[in-house]
Amino acid sequence: MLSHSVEDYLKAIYELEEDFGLVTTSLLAVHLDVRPASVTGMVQKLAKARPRLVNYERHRGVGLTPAGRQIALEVIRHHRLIELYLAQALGYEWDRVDAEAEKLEHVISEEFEDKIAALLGDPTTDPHGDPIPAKDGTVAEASRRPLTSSQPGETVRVARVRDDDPAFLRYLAELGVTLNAIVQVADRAPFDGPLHVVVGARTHALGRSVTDKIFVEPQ
Amino acid sequence: MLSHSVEDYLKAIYELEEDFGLVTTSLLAVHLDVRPASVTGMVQKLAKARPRLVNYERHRGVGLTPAGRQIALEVIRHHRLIELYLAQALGYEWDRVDAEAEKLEHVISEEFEDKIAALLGDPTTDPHGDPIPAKDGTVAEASRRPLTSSQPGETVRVARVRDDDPAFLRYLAELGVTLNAIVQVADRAPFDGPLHVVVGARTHALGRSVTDKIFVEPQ
DNA sequence: ACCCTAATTTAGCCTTGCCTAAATATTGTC
DNA sequence: GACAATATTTAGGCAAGGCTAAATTAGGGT
Repeated sequence: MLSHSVEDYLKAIYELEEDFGLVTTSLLAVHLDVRPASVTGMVQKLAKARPRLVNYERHRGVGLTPAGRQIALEVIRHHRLIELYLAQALGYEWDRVDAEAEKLEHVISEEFEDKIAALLGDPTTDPHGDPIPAKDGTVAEASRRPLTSSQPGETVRVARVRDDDPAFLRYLAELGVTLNAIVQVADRAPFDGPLHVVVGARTHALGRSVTDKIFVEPQ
Repeated sequence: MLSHSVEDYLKAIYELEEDFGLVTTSLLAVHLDVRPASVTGMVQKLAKARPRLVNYERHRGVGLTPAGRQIALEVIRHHRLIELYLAQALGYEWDRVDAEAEKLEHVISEEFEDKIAALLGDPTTDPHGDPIPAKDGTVAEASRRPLTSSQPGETVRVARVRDDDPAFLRYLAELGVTLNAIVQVADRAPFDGPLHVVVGARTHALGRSVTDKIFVEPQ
């Protein structure tokens, strides 16, 4: 049994690798809300573990080994299944599921995992559009096309929102920018100016930091 | 936020107080599967906490203060609600719910608690017949009449089974001795000999250590 | 009343995972 | 190519909550 802390590190390394490519000490520190010195300590421990869980090169960064990736995927499967279960079975709002799943993911048994997966019909996507890894470790490809890159005139479908901040998620929900919402790009101001999008009958101006976190599929 | 460990101690003290009256160091140690020396250390810490969580007298034992009792009841409410939820919503067998609830009880939010309580219709009894404390801290009286004390000829209803061991619970289930089962006491051998009980069409001989853990209501 | 046994407590140590402060490495700029 | 700014690592500590071994206390039996 691995500690919650180890599971959190492996999960974070997986997700940061996905989102940013290279995983540095400081990136992990920000993400896990600990000091960089603590990250160095833990990362060295993970690299010394048998089987080795991460590949670590001093002053450069860290990446998962196959063994580390497998554990990360199990934790992420737990997390995303739980998020979906909370939303579907218990009526949670999409901005509340992450915090609860964060705690539950480390303690549920395989039986619990299997039972909620079966009840949900072996789902492949969580309430934020992130893919749910299968038990065999396969993961569907997620959209990597930020709304930021959409051109005026395009119509797209919101496929994924890559942020856990409840305030941010509530803000989006209020605008009608929810999972699978259809959005029309009306206009883009130059120099990273706001993107104007039409959602239903309303038009909103979205800043760059917002559109960077919304991933879409062409419609 | 209290540590899982502190919550476990308070819960155990509450339950042992209920079941045995006086709570000694060694009783707690057995129950929590730690060494007596560790119990002494933690109990002293709980007694020094502000607000004080336990009353502790060296070499005599411990008991909960009102503040400690309140926390214990919250943890127990979590535990028993979760047990019932696992059984009713996820189809767990009654011998599997305890282990899972043991881990979940420490991490669920109040929102989770409220949502499953509402879904279950604000239940008052868990799958083993233990009362579920209400949010205001009130607890229904549980049966304190062990099957051991029933006389030949009596017909009783199984109201509560006070053991978490999965093997024991599966054994009882196999005999048909489940919650609310109707049982007839046929015969009692002298000198703590086995009690013969009729359940449905079958008769079983139950040893003292078994009948001590089954609590009944007159039928 | 005393002594022996069993229970309890104390003392001292270990591991985990975090922290701060100081040292060191890397990198971008001139 | 040197140096300043930034990132990372090392060193040393701390709190929690276990453990073992040794000391102490309580209580029952004679």
